[in-house]
Amino acid sequence: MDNDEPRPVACGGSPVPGSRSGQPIMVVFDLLSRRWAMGVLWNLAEGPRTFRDLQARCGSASPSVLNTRLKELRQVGLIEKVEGGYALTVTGRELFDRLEPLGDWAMRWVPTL
Amino acid sequence: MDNDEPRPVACGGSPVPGSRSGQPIMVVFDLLSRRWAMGVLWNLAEGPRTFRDLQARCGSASPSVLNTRLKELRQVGLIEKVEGGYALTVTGRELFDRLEPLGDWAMRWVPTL
DNA sequence: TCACGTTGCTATTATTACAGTAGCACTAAT
DNA sequence: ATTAGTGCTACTGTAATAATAGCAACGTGA
Repeated sequence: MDNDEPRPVACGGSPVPGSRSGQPIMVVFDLLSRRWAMGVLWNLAEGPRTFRDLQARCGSASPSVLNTRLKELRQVGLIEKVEGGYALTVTGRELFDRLEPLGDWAMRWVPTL
Repeated sequence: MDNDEPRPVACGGSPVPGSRSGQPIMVVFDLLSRRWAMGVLWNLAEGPRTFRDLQARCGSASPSVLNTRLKELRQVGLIEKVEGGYALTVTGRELFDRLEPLGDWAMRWVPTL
């Protein structure tokens, strides 16, 4: 089986000593570091997309993983189902806005690798 | 064994149809979505840190994973070894600067979960 | 000089996430 | 009635990570 129950986002626990106030950013990092999480947000930025469309854009991510990710992202309210597939919520777009600057930077940096 | 040879960052291949010019951001997402990659960058932002210090700040990440991540991040020139541990490179700081806005957003969003 | 702590790791096993592939139930059009 | 598209689920194998133990090198102080 392909455990597609979305596991909870890390929360609670003791504050990371030192780093700012510590916690919240780590919760976000935990969520975003799951495979294709950021890719999904990125690809939804231009508008709603169907499951299979997303799949194609995400390097042919396997449907089980993609589905798990979609469930997780819906559960935390970053994306939602709409007619015609999936779309960013208002909150999701807020997050995307903070992800977007990475795009320009990536275009300058990646070629130097 | 704990395969600690850093695997290559996804590169080359055909452009993702549609999404911007497609590729580079996905390479960055691939790199950043490895466990603790963003956490390491975040924790190095305030200055150099030792291996064990990083380990403690990254939720007690296992040394094998942390070491793998450090190798990978060094290989792509985002961090470097300095006296007293590891530190961001100039490029690494550029990336961090684009990650930082997530911190403020996280502090507002995470409590709503 | 010899314990003693600290640092940067390596090694090992067990668990979990993910990739890859096949295929099913549903809808709508032909 | 067949066909094509969609949103998935199921299954198997592989790769990544967690968890833990421990070692070699260095510095400090007694």
